[in-house]
Amino acid sequence: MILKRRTTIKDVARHAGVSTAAVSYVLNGKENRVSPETVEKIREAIRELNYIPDFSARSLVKNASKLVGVIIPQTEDSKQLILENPFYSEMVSNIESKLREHGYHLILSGVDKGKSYLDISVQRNLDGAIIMGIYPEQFYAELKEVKIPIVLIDSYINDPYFSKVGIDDEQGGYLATKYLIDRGHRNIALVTGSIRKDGVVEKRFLGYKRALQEAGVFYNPDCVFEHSVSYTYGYEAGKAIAAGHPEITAVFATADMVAFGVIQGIKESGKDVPQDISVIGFDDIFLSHMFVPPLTTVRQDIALKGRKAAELLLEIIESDEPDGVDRKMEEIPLSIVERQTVRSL
Amino acid sequence: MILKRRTTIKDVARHAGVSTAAVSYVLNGKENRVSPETVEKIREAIRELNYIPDFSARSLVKNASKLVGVIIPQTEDSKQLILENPFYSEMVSNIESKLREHGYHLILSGVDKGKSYLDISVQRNLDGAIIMGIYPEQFYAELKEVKIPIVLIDSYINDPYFSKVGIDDEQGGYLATKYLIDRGHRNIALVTGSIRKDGVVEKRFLGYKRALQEAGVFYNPDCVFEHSVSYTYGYEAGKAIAAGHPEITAVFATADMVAFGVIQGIKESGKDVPQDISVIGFDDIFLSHMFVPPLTTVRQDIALKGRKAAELLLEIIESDEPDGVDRKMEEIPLSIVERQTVRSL
DNA sequence: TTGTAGGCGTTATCAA
DNA sequence: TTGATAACGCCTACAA
Repeated sequence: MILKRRTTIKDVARHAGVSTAAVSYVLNGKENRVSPETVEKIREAIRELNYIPDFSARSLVKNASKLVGVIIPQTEDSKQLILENPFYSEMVSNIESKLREHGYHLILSGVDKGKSYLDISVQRNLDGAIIMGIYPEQFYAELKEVKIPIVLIDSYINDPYFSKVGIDDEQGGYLATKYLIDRGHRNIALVTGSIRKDGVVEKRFLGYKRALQEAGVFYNPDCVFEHSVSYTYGYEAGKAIAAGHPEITAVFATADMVAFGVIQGIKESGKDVPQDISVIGFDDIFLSHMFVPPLTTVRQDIALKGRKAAELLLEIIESDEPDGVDRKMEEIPLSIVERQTVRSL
Repeated sequence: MILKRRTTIKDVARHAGVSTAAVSYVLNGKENRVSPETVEKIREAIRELNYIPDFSARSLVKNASKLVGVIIPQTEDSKQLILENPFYSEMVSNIESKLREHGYHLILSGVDKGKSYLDISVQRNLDGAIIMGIYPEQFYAELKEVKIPIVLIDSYINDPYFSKVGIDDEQGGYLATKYLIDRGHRNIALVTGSIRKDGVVEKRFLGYKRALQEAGVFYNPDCVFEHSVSYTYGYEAGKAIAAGHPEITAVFATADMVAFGVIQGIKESGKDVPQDISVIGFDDIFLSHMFVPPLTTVRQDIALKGRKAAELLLEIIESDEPDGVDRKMEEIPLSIVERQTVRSL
């Protein structure tokens, strides 16, 4: 591609008959350093030449790029983002609009296996980053090396160095399970992605066990179906439950997407939800209310989560706080939304 | 935030006892200009200092940023991306992985009302852009001003200047409608987003009419429910149809999300799908097969669409073709996937 | 109030 | 095979 030379600050200066410094001043809101008439001339020139500053150049000198990285997990197998999961896309969408509102752009990226979170941050001179669903053991030390403000979403990395937004997953797991128990269920299956140490899923699992214990129900490992956070796995588990576990009357799926699969699996095995088996999900993605039957689930405000993360990040970036000063932890409230997949026994 | 000074090419040069030029050579794969031992020394230094190049600086001198803009439509009302729509997120996800594979990063952005597509491109020195669902009248001229390679997805801007990837929407509309007609339906409603000149929706609408005409069925404007591409509108239309249009036996919804709403609306009006009313959708987003009942729809390979767009773009970027030379048009094939929302009369 | 000039990190030209 | 050095576009002391 042959590009015509871009319009630079020099062109503007020449056009307005002033120095580049003057132009730069008005560009950076320091018009008090320039006489009103000059300001006007410069504004005029900018308009006429349709001048747009080069952020790369700015990034170089100001050491700030107005760029924020958003890093989302990748599927286990492929190197593809799991943006298809509405849970993530809804967050990203909200992050983007909040950032744009403040003059920042968003780089959306996964991280290649073996590659470092650091790279993109240094390469692009990111002003900050939002990282979703990272486990403590992963890149932990490395992450602190990056030396840019980082907001962690849904992560149990317990370090005041990072700001965080998340939910009380343990409580969520507890709420869901208790909801089922309160409705007379005793044999409650858990269908879930892999339970990794200090991951959100582990917390929900812990909540599940706590509710069970509190109700005096024996915890039965055979009722735990653990594999991956996907519709497909939910489907398999649903079939397995419907076919091989007549004692189970309810299932707690740790994500709505999984719950959809579970329900489908149950139905295809000739049983009904909630008549034969009740199902409760987690997240309340926007699809959950349109599912048939509409899904009873633990609701978290996903959009708010995204917005909060962006706000927290902007706050750190724009305040010139010294490094590592008491970051914040924002907790999004949880609630049960009752729809039609759970019945009382 | 206080940042420690970054490691620069100078540090590496000093550490290796060579000039920055030498370092730059090995960085840019021109090691033939440097003696093998020197190359090794430099590699060593890079590793030891953990040096990562600054893309801003590169962008400045090379006039190439390794950055691609992906622009997706915003909802009418808010300034938020419609990334929640799985149709878009699935594409974005595929675009991202393809780009990353080639060393590019992706800036995801909407465009503020009144703002120009141009701005971000110039600001960030984008190497290219992928724009989804833009209408000809919008920013048409402006877009050509940008002077970077642009791939349009789902756009009927008919200008060889742009590369495009899309589908034959007219044919898709035709297929869907004919599918219903072939199964004995005559009174077929169309539920759709706003029919704008030369938008994908208009084409689908045209296909709908062609199929009708071909079958000798009178086109009845009262059967067209036109508003927005959303579950919510589908729901309303579904209710309206079930309640007020006993003659209608089938509906063609121009997007799966809309079809979901339609089905829900119909069901809540006490009618059944497909027993009372058949529904066919469009897109085959991954949710469609998990919907209950699984949705019969016009399938397009969304992931492929995203990948193709990225490939096309990379091709143009990396070939140093002169400006505006015959761009390509990639057409993703369409097919009907039969599931359980259409019955034969 | 204005302008000059050095420097941000990199690449590429040109001598050596 | 090497290494100075001048750009790239911008910002900001510092001087005028």
